[in-house]
Amino acid sequence: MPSSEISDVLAGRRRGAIMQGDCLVDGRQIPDGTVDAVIVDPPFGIRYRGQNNRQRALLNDEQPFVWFLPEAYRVLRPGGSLICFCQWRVMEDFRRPIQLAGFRIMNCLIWDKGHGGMGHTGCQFAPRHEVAWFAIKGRFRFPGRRPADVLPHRIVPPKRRIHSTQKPLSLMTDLIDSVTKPDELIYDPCCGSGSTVVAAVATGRRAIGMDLDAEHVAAARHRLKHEAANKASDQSVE
Amino acid sequence: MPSSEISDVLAGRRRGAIMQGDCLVDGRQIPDGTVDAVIVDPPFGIRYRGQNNRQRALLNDEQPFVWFLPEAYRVLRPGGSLICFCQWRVMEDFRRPIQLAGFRIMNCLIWDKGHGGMGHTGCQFAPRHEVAWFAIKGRFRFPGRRPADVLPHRIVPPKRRIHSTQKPLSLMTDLIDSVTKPDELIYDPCCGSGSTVVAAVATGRRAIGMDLDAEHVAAARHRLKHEAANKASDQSVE
DNA sequence: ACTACGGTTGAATCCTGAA
DNA sequence: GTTCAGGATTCAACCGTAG
Repeated sequence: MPSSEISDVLAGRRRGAIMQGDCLVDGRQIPDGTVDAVIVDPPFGIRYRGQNNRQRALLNDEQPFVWFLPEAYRVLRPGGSLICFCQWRVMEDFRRPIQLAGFRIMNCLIWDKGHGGMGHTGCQFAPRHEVAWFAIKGRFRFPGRRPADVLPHRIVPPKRRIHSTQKPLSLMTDLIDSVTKPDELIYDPCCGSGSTVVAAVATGRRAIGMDLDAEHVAAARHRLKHEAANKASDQSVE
Repeated sequence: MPSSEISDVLAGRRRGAIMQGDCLVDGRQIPDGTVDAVIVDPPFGIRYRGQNNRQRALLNDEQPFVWFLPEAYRVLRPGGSLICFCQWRVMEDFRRPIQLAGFRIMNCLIWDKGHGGMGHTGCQFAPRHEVAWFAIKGRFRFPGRRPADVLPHRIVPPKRRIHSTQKPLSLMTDLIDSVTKPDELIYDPCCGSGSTVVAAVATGRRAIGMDLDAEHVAAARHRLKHEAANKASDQSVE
């Protein structure tokens, strides 16, 4: 049974939709070549349980979740692009699958969070960045100015966070502005807190988000409803 | 025939030495466990010939040059560390060899150059960073404060550059301050323009540099002679 | 408008004990 | 044996509040 919200976004009658579902199954509702950018923060396969293991583990986080990639390639139009967040320990687990799905990898993007985290405090540099693969299907062109591959953006303050790995809106709007034009369609098959969809709607794009976790979907839908009108309010580091 | 300059640095009679030679052969002059940090920017195997292919190719740059790693491990003391510059396209070619040589990889460091370079201007984010593996032998501890894994430092302006892949002194002094104490010994088996040795001497460490390329060695020795006394003069981005 | 101070936090990691 | 859940540890940078 196709979701009418997804049909509405595809037809342009609606800006954003977030649905609970399995992107490998329910994502088939999205026709071939209709999406302009896939922007996703998939489970890294590190069994992350939040700071001090306070939250339950993410779903699908037992192994690097790469299986959405062929579907991402299918729904993208030629000239479309993929941004796939990663972590330095597992980035290689994603590189080959991205290529095998048909993409051409163009960049390793760096999200600079501005200050460090935990880890082995005595013998490890404080982790202050995350990485994202930028890959393209066919002949891609930036719609505007050429962006740089380091993106400085502050993390979301914990109290305003509804998800343990939530990306800041300013980071997402920055990326969305760089790779898409207004009214274009963005798809996030593992949308978590919904930052991609919220940022896409806030910048005048259309977006579809999907996630296995019903709780996260509920929170993301609430967020979309209330933050969609507001512009991204996070501050860039620069 | 052992170099007397290297003996002098090992004995503490001299602060820095740069010699022309093959680190796989001439590096054997350095005894086991005498070095506190190996800091190196090896040939990446990308047949780099400078911007616009203006310079001749680097020596040993036909394949990622990983063969110095067992020697690096041998000369390091337990608790010593390795910083090996890399590039995102080939970083995986270095990760396994670093581990196979006996090191434990602790970080992927990001050098943020502050502004972008060239590349495919229409479909690739402007490259603004380089990466470096940080790895340790045995039980390493930072001698001072815990540093972060993103290092913002401006590139050397092309006109002040004597080598096509020259690293800024401020970046090198930052790294050297983070992982070594004054008077400790640093070894760079592919020293190129000699930034590592110059920065080490400028921060009160001792250093040995080696390089195959006689022209680069001559330039680096000149640089060591004239810049050694001066402190690092480059500006950090922050 | 500042500075000073104390509490909070981080896609972390190690360890223990239960299932 | 194995896997999973929870507690302890860590420290530089951030936040909020007080002065």
